[in-house]
Amino acid sequence: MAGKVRLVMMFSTKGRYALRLMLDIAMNEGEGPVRIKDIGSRQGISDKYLEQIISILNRSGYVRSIRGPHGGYKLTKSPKEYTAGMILRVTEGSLAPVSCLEFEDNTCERRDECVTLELWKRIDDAVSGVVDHITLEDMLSWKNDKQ
Amino acid sequence: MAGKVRLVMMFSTKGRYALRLMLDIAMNEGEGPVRIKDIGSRQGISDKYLEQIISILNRSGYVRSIRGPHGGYKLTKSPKEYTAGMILRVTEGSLAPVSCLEFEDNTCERRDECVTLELWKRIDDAVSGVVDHITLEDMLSWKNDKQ
DNA sequence: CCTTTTCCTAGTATGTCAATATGAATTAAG
DNA sequence: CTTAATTCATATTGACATACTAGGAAAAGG
Repeated sequence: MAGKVRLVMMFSTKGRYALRLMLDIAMNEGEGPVRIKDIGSRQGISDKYLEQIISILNRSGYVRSIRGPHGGYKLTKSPKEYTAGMILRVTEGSLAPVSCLEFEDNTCERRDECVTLELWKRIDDAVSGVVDHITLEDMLSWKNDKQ
Repeated sequence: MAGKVRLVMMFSTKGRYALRLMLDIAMNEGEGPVRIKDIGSRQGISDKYLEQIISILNRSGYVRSIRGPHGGYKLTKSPKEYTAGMILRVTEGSLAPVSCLEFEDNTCERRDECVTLELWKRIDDAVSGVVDHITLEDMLSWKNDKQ
């Protein structure tokens, strides 16, 4: 599965699949909820794995589930109300480039003298600046531009 | 070793230690080469692990080694000639947030229809914009600002 | 030589990732 | 009320990477 030259990847499949999954629902809902099975086959991702990922989105209130036959998932908001950052953060856990930027992590005793911390902060800000200003709607429009 | 809440960390110890190591040499050379042993004790990092990391920097020509007694390492350039990106890239391998942005990776058959690719590109550009414009000298000046 | 350093390679414990597997709970349709 | 289709929950697994540790070889100064 892993590519030949596996390097540092900032985002795991969880976050990447979560984005594709949300975009897939956005594009395919309308007549009713979207089934995991259909998302999986359209996106070429294992259904069972998608189930685990969408359960995170479900618990976070980003999608609403309907069980039973003709069930599936619907977005709870319109695509322009989701940023990429929201989706990535809830699935990946955090986007911080190093752990000392995590929520109140003051465990590092070198924190005060740490020169590199400023660098990590700037990287973190740069990434946040991108993902927090791009919505699912934006991404859908990129799709349309291609066609 | 791993913190209690281990989350997605963009940078591994290799890249982070490499930066601290380069900064340490920059601050302590002058009278002569800087020994791994001293860097390790100042930075609180295993000497043996540092050896492996500095060998990457050595092979890349970023430091020059002097063997034998009174040996150690010296920078080959002045601190302002190294960007954080140079150090991180050579040790981490790549800073791309997803593998499809790697050097000529066209293996993904969904590349053309991939909506999320544009997002990864923008993140990549944002990160590069930071790390490629911050030099070791900049980081040293942050250090001085603190004191 | 002897000591101090870098250099090289191999091994290892741990954890994470990316699934797979199994089945329970819920609900619509007949 | 049964059946089928869906989501929901949890456990397990193989592969791989990370972050070291270990042992010694090579070079060089005194």
